[in-house]
Amino acid sequence: MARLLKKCVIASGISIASFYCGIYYDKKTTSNETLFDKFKNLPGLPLYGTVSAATSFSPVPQSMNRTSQIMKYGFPSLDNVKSFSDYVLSYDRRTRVAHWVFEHLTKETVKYNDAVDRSLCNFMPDESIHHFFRAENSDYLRSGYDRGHLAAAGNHRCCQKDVEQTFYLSNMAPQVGVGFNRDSWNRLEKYVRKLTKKYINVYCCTGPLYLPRKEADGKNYVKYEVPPEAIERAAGLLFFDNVSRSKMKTINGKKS
DNA sequence: TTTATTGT
Repeated sequence: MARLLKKCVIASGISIASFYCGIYYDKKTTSNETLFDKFKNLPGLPLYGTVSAATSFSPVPQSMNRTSQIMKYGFPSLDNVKSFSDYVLSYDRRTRVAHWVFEHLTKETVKYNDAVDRSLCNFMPDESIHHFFRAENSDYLRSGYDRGHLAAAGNHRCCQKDVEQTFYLSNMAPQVGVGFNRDSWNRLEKYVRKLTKKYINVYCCTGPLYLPRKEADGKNYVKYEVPPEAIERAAGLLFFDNVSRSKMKTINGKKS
């Protein structure tokens, strides 16, 4: 992680940190009321604003259960939350880059499917976002930066629709290509997928950090081995806020 | 068993 961040900071001024925030598995069955249930009836929270509302004629959008699974342990923040078929995103209009994306990975969901063809996917603007704030392909063209996935395409290869939905530009951040997005970051993504061999449930939250950060002594710092709280403070987000820290450490789905 | 750009 250290090198990834540093490279990105130096090269682009934007550091992208996969704040892989934890693996949590609750052995009990799902409680009747999830956090999602509490939010779903609140006005003005566009949980289904992107795709499902337009594609489903069911009174209950099909992605509802999936969204509640992904967000089972809480939202890091609630700014412009958008739900896709297999990941959830909070969008930052000022930067045209997400605040965070949230994924729930299991051995089954990351399973490689030969029938899925990534080369058929196109990077596409997210039309659900007002044109003032929408990232366009022209923003990236000849910029020198890759359109780097936050929710990785390789995490959503179970069906074509899911992988296609990772190609919205709302799921991209400008990333240095050679050495970072195509190398170290790619290795990190593979590592996260590999965690599903060891843990039943892997919750992955990814987003950009804009570093370095000025600390109390007035100097700018980029630090790497840091506790989760440092990421929360730098990102302005809270991870698994409704889960006690001790429970998160001791209860997980580690496979024997 | 992946991640991408550019130019056509």
